[in-house]
Amino acid sequence: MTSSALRILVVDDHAMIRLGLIGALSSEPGMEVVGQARNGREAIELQSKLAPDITLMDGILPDMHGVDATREILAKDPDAKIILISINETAEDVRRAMEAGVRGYVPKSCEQDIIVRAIRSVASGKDFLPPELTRRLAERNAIVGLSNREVDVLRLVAKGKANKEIAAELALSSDTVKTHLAHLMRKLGAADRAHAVTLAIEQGFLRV
Amino acid sequence: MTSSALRILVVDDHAMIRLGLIGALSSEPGMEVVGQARNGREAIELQSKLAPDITLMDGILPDMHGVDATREILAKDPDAKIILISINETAEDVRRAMEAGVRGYVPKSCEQDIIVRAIRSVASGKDFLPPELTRRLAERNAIVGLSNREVDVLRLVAKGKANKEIAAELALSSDTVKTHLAHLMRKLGAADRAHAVTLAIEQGFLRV
DNA sequence: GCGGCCATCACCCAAATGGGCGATGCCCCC
DNA sequence: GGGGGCATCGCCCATTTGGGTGATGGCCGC
Repeated sequence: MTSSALRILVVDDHAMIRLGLIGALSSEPGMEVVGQARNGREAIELQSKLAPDITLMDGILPDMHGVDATREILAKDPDAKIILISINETAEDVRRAMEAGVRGYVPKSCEQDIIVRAIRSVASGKDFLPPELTRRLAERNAIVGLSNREVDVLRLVAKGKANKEIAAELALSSDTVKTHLAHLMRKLGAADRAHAVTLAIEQGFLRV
Repeated sequence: MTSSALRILVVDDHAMIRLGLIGALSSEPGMEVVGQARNGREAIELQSKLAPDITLMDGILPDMHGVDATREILAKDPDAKIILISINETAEDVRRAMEAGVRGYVPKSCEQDIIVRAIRSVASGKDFLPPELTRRLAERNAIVGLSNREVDVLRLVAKGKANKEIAAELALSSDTVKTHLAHLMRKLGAADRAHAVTLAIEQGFLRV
């Protein structure tokens, strides 16, 4: 199996990044880009059509989030090896990606050789996370960790809803909403709801 | 002057994008990438050292914003022709870039030929803005337009400051802060300060 | 089975928020 | 010179927010 080249699918909506990736990998022996997708739907199609050894997936696609595309692909093909290439490096994003079943996580800012190493690593069955990310992930998870309900509330806060409205929308008492809000603000270290929104967006709890 | 190739400086912290750009331009006759910078400082240095015909500048650099790097470069060399390549396509970002003196604005999501066209256009002295951007710019500017003071207030609101604190920090009465806040919320169509933060980040008034 | 976290609700209360209305002065544009 | 936007400040007042404390029940892990 080591005799044939690694067949790679590249998923990114930015033509330039696809070009850059292909360029970076073309000079690498034993790697071959067999397909390109520019959105989640194409990625899912090509994944099952081509059955690549490795899929390089952008975090943000026009039609869906890279993490969601990953989930769909893995639902059909649990052995797919997907490496997420993301601009976003917040602990929360990494956590979500790992949870979705990504085998590797590479920041977009990295040099080519990191990607190549990630591909080799994942192809050989080992997960690949840059050490700083693993560290930060551990730190972050120790510090924060919003519960599902807290994120629900936060999302509506970001939309400008008052506690009463949030209560109605989530079918809760507004006292409960207040409790969740108090908890999540304490966790985030936010002074008020506006600050909570800023911090949540910064740290990846809310999609911008 | 049309006989010699266009000398191009590429500024981006992402190795992959630099590669992609170089790849895209290398196949183009009459264009030559003469330098690469991976941050604002390098860009400013290389700009004065190389005096390229065109500079392709990323919007977000590790040490400074691409728009600020543009300002510094144009302060030294007002004839520099800078094309901003940005992920961010909010009207406000485009507005700020144009204000800084950028000659072209290209979204990162575009295809290669757009960049090539932008380069040719700017090299020949014509500004280059994708038509949809121009349109949206006009729309947006007609609808919103926060004043400087309003943005000042909003920035502090995003940091979780209370009106009283904002008043102290900006040396205002807190009644004035409230007025600014009321105005900017009305302009943004925000229900409360938290919503204002969300909308402002979405629309590019606040840097995330 | 005990401790811990989550989710739910409740009550109290001081403080902050947001809306409305009015006012002044400045500056720019037509 | 009048209209419009900006920036500044003031006051009133209903509503909301946020902090504290306490309580119940469920679920998980050790």
